[in-house]
Amino acid sequence: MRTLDEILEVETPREKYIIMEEPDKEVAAEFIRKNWRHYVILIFAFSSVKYEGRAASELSPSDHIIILKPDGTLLVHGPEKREPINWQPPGSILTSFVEKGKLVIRSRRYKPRETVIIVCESPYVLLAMNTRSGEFRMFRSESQMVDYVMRNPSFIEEGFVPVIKEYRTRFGIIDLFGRDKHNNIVICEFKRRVADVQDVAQLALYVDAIQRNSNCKVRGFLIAPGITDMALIALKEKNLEFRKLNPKSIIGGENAV
Amino acid sequence: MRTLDEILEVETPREKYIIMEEPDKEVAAEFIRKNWRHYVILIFAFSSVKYEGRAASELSPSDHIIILKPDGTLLVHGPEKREPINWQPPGSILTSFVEKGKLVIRSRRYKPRETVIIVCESPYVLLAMNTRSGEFRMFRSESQMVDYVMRNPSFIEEGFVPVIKEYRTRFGIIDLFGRDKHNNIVICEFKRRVADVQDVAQLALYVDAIQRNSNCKVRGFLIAPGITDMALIALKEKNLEFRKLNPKSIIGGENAV
DNA sequence: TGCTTGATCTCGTAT
DNA sequence: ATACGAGGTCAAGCA
Repeated sequence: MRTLDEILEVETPREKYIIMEEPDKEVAAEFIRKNWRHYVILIFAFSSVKYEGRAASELSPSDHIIILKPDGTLLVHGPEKREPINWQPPGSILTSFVEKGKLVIRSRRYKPRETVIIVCESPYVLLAMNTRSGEFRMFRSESQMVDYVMRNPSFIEEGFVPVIKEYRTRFGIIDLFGRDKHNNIVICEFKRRVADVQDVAQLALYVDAIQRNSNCKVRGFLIAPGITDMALIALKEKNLEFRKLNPKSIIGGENAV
Repeated sequence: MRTLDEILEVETPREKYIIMEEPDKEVAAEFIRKNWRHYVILIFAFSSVKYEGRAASELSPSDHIIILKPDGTLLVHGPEKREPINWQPPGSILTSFVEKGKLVIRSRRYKPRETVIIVCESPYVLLAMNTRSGEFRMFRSESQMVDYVMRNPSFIEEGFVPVIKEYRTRFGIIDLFGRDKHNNIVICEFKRRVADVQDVAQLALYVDAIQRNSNCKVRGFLIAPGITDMALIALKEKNLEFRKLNPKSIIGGENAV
């Protein structure tokens, strides 16, 4: 059920952006409550943060950049690093109020139940931005590597025949499943980055599991732009094989989808 | 009111924040060049982004929130999601200039060589923030789970004796290495979240590797707050064992670092 | 909804 | 510098 206020907000023409310098806390709290679904809101404030959920954390009072998105995302950024210090993912529910003279921003989510509480002593700036999202395209994914090998099976070795992509087993999903020229089973695991020991472990698990249910010989290939030393040791101990493939080198002519 | 020259000549941050609405592009470019090492700078602009590096991407012109940090971090956020659409990690080098009447922000890094180029047609707002970072504390990590089992070895089973934490092997690091009451080797792998098939694969690799170099029986335990179905199947096939431990349930009395 | 896996993963730490 | 493993990983795709 929408209140009259909520209806009015939606109908009201929206500014491209709204700036409040040193905003009154009551005004800021009301603005956040009424508008967080419509604007991306940035708050630059001296603030402290407490988080309680899968883990728990405390951030002592300092200058932080707080971003609230219409989808429920909350970010608390400091002056360093790509990662936010604290955050809440999309779907979280926001509220804001004044308590003991301080501006409080609280975000809650369920499954898992998690709460972030931000207490602002002095909000320096509040900036609300009316944004629309653009179109985004990415290239050079792992699936493009699989497509390349599907079209160029001899990359694995002469006589290799791809059979099925993303073959689902009880143990997990095999990137590419096929046969070699002697009709042995071939399992291919692709990585777009340098392969590590974890990737070898994953391939070994698949090979062992398939081998247990089959009389054929089962061979495992790891296809990646490189492999770490430890991973190479583990690979050889497990009698698995490696093929070097750089996603950068297969961009020619790959633009489908 | 400070003059433009005064603003541009700032070497170290003096103002808590500086706001420019609809800034002139030449002024914005010069401000960014001169001040990105001193302020966290937010730019709200109609802009397009191209990225070229480990992968490649294109973001069509739209409204974006661009954040530049003194450590070289660059973030391009849209109105949704916790993750930036494009980014550059700390250590990247920034520059800015006007080209063909548009404000260009370019970030470069080496190892790997990666470039992000942002072209702003109309910068709505530029906000420079003078921030200092606070102290941050986190609780309930995986290592606290290991500590708990070290102090309560019977949690694994009667007669279990922990021997060494973070035992380094050629294949990787074993969280906890010990012996059972029959002097069999025991390998423990901890996860603070629900364990999946990858975690079983990792444990299986360690157990197989140690078994190959030993005459003792080698047992493997996975300790986590839960385990997925596929992981449980793989676990049983590999004759490994599971112990349920929730990091939340061991916080009582655990505050020593 | 839950599960599985990729990611320009990022980030800390130890060798 | 490299490598390994954790992460409140997040987010997409599919049963």
